[in-house]
Amino acid sequence: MSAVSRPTSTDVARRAGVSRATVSHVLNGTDHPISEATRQRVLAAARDLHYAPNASARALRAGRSNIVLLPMPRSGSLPGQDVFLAHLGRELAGMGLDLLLHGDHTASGVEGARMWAELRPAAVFLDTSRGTQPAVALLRQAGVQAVLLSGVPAGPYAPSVPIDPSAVARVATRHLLSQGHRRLSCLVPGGEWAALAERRFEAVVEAAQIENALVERVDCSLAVSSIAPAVARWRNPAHRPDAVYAYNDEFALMLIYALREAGLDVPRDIAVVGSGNQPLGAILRPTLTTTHFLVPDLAHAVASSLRRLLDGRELDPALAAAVQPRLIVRESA
Amino acid sequence: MSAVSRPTSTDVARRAGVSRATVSHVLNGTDHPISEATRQRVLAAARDLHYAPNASARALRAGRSNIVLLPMPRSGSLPGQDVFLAHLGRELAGMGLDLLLHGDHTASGVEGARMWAELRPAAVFLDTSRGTQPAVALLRQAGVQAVLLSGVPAGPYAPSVPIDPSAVARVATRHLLSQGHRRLSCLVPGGEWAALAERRFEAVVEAAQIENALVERVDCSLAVSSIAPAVARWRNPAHRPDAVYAYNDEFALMLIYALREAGLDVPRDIAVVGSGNQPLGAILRPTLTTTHFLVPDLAHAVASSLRRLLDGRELDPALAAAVQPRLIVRESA
DNA sequence: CTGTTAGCGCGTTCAT
DNA sequence: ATGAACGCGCTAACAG
Repeated sequence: MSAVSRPTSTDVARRAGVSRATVSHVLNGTDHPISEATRQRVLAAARDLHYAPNASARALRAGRSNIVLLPMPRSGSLPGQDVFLAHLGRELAGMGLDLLLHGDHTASGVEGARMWAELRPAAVFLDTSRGTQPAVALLRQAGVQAVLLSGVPAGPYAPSVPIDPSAVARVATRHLLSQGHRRLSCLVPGGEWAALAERRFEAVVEAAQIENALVERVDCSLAVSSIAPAVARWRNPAHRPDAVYAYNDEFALMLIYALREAGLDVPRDIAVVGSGNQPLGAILRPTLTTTHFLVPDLAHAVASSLRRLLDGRELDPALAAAVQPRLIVRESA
Repeated sequence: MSAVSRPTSTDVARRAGVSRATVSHVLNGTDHPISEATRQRVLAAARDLHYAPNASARALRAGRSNIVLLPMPRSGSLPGQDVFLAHLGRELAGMGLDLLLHGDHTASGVEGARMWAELRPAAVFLDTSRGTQPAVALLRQAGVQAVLLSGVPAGPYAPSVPIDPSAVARVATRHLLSQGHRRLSCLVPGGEWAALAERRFEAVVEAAQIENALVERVDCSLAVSSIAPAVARWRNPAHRPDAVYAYNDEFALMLIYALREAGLDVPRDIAVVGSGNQPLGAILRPTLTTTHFLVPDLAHAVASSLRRLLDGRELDPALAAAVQPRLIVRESA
């Protein structure tokens, strides 16, 4: 009734009175003809023993597993990345692929690639910064069928998902410019936000230059006191920007709150745009104009692209749209 | 220079002029005595070829992989779960373990266990609801060394992390009671929040009963209009609760906003508590009293516990503290 | 047609 | 320091 240990195909074969080869044929539904009676006996034996084929043995034989490897980012994660992971895992599951989160400590470039190669994953999805050319080459040589890069600039040596976390800032800025605003300001939080904040600030400056708009930089943190000096300055109309890009929705809501406390009205005195489409932004008044990525769409497009790469096809065309940030115009700008 | 295909230990052996056995000894640092000269030749050969041992072959031989399998929840995830995943992955990485997110579609109980068993993971961390006794038994039989359950009630047949996502509601309610509030109200959002909201509501009712406090139930959604009737009713002091548990911080901030619009002051007229410790809660005035889990601590304790189970030890004692929700008292209650 | 034999894939480990 | 066998599933070739 109960096997002493993990049952193997040998156990199933013995119990069904057939050879291991027959067990394999039945369980994998190959085209090899097997009599219905035998089929049923094998199936019954497998069920009785709670047989589960050994994925390692299968992967060893096949030369590859059905694992999608995702080396985790070394430092703090990007906004929405956690949600992305959960979505990606679910999407891949529907395609018979498992998502392996590989939190590597040491690794970068080739160093990391060697570690990732050990798992002989079917596919690897990694950031452009670590997917250097030699790293990609090593993965390919190790038999990884699909190497998909994430981020810009995209290397020419591997397909990539050209997603740019600072693109939301560009779209937000364009919106502000289209509304006629020319005196802009940009919140640039430090600390855990510093890296992304710098990039978004640069994106704002770049977009503003096209219209010869100037951008005031406001370094800050997630505390009202950090933006108090700026807000105080802005009480004087002569020193006041037309609009502020607030880095993200949390900072935007904080800013709106601080402005109101200072007697300034949003959007009449100052327009404000955030990023991330946080639920609260749609609720508190003035409701928040924001830019964001459609994370579920993105996860779907990435999963689909990985599947297609494994099938020898090209990226999912839907990817192009999925990496575009969306603008949601509400009351604040 | 470049191998045609993924190099194996045979390739390394050939290049170094030794046997595969020697390669294995050198690369794994066994106690087997190897001359330094040979050691260096093997190491050099491995490096030159970019050799990465095949994890499948190793796992096959060893009978187990170094994978920690985490079957993903089918439906919408719990708050903070995404963050938990990212943390857990990083923690496990530091212990030489890989986190495999298995998004199973079909599976529950034994059905799922068979799928999970295929990977011969070193450990499985899964929700109590799916970690039924037969499922756990099957995993054990498949050679899984550590099966850790998550959630309450904890089965006696496997170690578990007794975390209860509704515990934050209990702690919040106790705080309100300790402040002398006896007429309570509880927001119960439907839709994607319904499942957890019901449990938190029950937790509030239970905690309130101890002090013979009554709890008004306010069904709602994440829109001001959904709580408008309740807020309107509360303008009459005779119908007004002393305090509200708002399900989470988003709902709490929305409620505070709606109350202010209605001319009610928080906390003077009504106290409000949320859950989740969202950054904005500490910023907007009145600042928000909240209850939450220390997710990073939890991830650390879980990872550490898994490691210990694999080493044949008991759970990390720190787990007990990590599953306790924390109360952060601010201005709103 | 139906089922079996044999050997591969790759790293580890015991006995020589 | 090495030959040989092992762990487990898959599949090409082969025998009734």
